Amino acid sequence: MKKKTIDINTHERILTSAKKIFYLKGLDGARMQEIADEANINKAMLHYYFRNKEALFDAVFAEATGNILPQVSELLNAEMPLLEKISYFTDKYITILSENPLIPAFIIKEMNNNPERFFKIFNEKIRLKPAVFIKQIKSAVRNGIIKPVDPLQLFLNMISLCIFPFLARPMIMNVFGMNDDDFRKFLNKRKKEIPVFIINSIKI
Amino acid sequence: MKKKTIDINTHERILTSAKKIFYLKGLDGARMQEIADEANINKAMLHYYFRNKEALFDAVFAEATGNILPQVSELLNAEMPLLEKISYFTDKYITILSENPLIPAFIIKEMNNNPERFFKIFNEKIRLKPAVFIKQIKSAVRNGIIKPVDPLQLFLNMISLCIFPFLARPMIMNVFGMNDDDFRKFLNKRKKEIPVFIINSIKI
DNA sequence: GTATAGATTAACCGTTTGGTTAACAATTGC
DNA sequence: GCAATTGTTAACCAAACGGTTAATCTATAC
Repeated sequence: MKKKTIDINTHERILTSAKKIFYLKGLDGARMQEIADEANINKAMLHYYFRNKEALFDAVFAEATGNILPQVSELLNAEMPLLEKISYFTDKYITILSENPLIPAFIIKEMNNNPERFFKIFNEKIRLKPAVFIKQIKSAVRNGIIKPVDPLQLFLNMISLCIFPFLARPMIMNVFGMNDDDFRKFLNKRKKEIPVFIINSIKI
Repeated sequence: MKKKTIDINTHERILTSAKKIFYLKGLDGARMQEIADEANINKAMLHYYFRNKEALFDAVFAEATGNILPQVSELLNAEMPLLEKISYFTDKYITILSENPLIPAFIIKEMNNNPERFFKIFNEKIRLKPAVFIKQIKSAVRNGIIKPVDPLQLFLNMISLCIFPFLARPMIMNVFGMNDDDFRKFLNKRKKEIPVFIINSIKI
């Protein structure tokens, strides 16, 4: 006799499973049955809690962006001298990404696969607004704190250096023969080296 | 000797169409019918020239990697002083990527989606061997040409700075309000700024 | 207790998808 | 010139897929 306790957390279980599958396989590669199996529920339950695959994906996407982007915005807008902020941002950003290592590839994939859908969802949520940070760079150049650099290029340098290892992780591990622990150590080292690399380049 | 003019044309048309669709939508998102339509042929023709979807994908993947990776290897192994090579590599690499702007996202997507299949194909082809370049960095450090840096980190910095704009292109254009021409100009500027950025950081 | 509303399941459905078949057209070898 | 090989097509097929239905179960309010 199976006594089924009503699980008020079914909604949560579905979202957790959906995140796992969507992050790994993308919208096109994910199967509703697979998500149901992962959550140990019937496939019909997915449609009971989420109208359809698209609605479930939107919920997952909202978590992926809604979780990370506000944190990044906060880091970028922190009140702090530029050089200090570069170290601060790099360290915190790589920490955030390490806790969500699959999200960068997920975002890049879905953004390039279907930009219209992506920005329809994305632009409704918190837009990434690097304007404050860009201005801060301009100001630092004007005040002779750093060499004259293009603020946009410097900003993208910083982002590139932080995100790329998470996108290319399998390749990096393959080419340089790393295991998971090696890669973790590599990231921790990188966390410290990126700000040195950047600041060495722009300081006067 | 058999004449196969029609054969070769159709074969080539299929590959061209398949590249277009697979690059944009990935293995999971691509439809055989869509590829057939793009090539203006019957769907059965795809299976006449390529056993199945996987075989067609493998052919596309082989072109994607087989075209770019050897060029990258050549750049990395060029006989040239380190600082000069950094400028040389950046310029040529971004030029190559500009001619194949969809390939980075395609590679990253498929690699993360299914690493086993990816490296099964990838490791059979030309493996990226940055060993020579890594040694050159070590040597430059030893000879006091550049500051003491972790060669692996420096190598990845260079790669990150070059590739990332192609992965994040829709986001960059969205956030900074660029059109295609703006982005092209941005890339040309970046081509010159990346080596300055790197060399400023490591030169003594 | 029982009515009720929400939660859950198995079975089912229409469509799409990758792939096949068998017949037909064109080219080639002799 | 004609058979054989190669190229091409429309029609078809089975499996997989997202989604639905109707019936059943569970907890709770009355």
